[in-house]
Amino acid sequence: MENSIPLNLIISEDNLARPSERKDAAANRQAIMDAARDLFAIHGVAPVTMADIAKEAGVGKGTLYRRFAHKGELCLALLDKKLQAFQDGSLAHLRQMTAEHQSYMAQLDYFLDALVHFVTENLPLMCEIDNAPTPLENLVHDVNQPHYWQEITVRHLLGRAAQAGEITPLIQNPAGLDLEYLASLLMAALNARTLRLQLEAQNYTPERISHGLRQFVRQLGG
Amino acid sequence: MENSIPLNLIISEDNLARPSERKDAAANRQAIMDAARDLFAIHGVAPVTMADIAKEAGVGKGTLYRRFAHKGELCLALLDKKLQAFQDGSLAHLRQMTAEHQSYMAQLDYFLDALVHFVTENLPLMCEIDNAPTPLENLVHDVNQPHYWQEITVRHLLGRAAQAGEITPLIQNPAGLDLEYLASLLMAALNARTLRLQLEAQNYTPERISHGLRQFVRQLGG
DNA sequence: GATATTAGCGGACTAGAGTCCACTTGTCAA
DNA sequence: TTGACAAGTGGACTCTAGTCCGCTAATATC
Repeated sequence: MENSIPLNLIISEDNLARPSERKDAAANRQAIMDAARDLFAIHGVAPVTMADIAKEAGVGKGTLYRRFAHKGELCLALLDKKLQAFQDGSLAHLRQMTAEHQSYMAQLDYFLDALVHFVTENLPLMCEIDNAPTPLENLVHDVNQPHYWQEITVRHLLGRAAQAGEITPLIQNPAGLDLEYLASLLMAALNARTLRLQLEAQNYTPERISHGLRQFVRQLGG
Repeated sequence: MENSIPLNLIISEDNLARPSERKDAAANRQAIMDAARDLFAIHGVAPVTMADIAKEAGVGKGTLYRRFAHKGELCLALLDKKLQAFQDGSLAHLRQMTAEHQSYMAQLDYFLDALVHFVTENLPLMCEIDNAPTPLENLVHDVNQPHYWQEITVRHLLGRAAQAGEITPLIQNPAGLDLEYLASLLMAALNARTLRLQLEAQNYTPERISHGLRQFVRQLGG
């Protein structure tokens, strides 16, 4: 059976049909993103206010908020290319592993490691995306949210692993694993806030986190 | 070997030496907490502002903030008695289980279940405590934070389980478990925000969460 | 009871998020 | 080209969190 993860789950800001954005609007969008990137580079993400960004970009607050509903959305846009590249890269790698007949649990192992490092490397932006006043359901159901395809991918891999007999799901055995919940649990472990706590307050290294998490997942295979 | 969790890890607001609080100050503290409880009961936690609470309590904002640095602290105070009771109850239960020679993993199983239900039952307040602009290290190191004793307890149980040979720690075996990290992971799974997402956006029941998490932990003994 | 000390008080104030709306300007069809 | 009209703009405005500080009054001492 073939791995059926579609190639482009993300409908990125760039790919997304933005049917009619006027030239001036597009220019402002770019100016805003440039300004934000600059200010973030100088001062870090958290202390920069939306007003700062508007001022630096030379636009009014109204314009800023017309483009980006809040700081989280702006951060998501800034991360869009990287996120897209990460998704393409990791999905390609997973397909490659499937082609080489590597186990789905091995694929999960790879994906979790990649995810730990990606989130770690983009912690401040990812935290901001996380803190955004997103209506909650969006986080889980909005295709633009990184959370979305990541959880789907984890779910998918767990499902395949179960089909392949690498793990025992609940459906087959009352003592088996609840794969949906398991995916949700892994996403909680990879959440930017969680990772920030572990990295900054508990002084774990990304390697330790990745290793600990995967060690843990490895127990599931028995 | 005896279970050595101290009886009173929490230094609760009530127990905490508040050496010199004037009569009027104490009365105001009570008035504020009563007002908050009332308003939360009517409108829910999130939509009530600090100004609302001050007004309802008949005090100025300065007074409110003198007592409670932010909404999270106020919510923590409101939950203090329940939290204390929960802690006392669950630690007593764990001691009882130890006395009956039940395994430490069974104790962990019990504790996780109790925690899922406690957090679920107090979700709005717990979320508010969570969202508070706590300087991050505090969350992990401040004895007043629920997080603190909960993680310590989980850590303790895992440590005992390892000593008792119920699980294999990293120290004994390079393929073993990183118990510190594991405790941190379980806390992430029991985090109010995580639980809210699962309960409200993904429509899991508390029972499913508890079952899924414990099933998962059970694999570790495997 | 008078006085000194100092915790406590409350509301004006600052700062950031996000909204609104009167005005401007690109775009497109004629 | 031109005119109509939707899209876009900017900054004043509102709302909330949280701070500050001059005034008030409880308590401790004599």
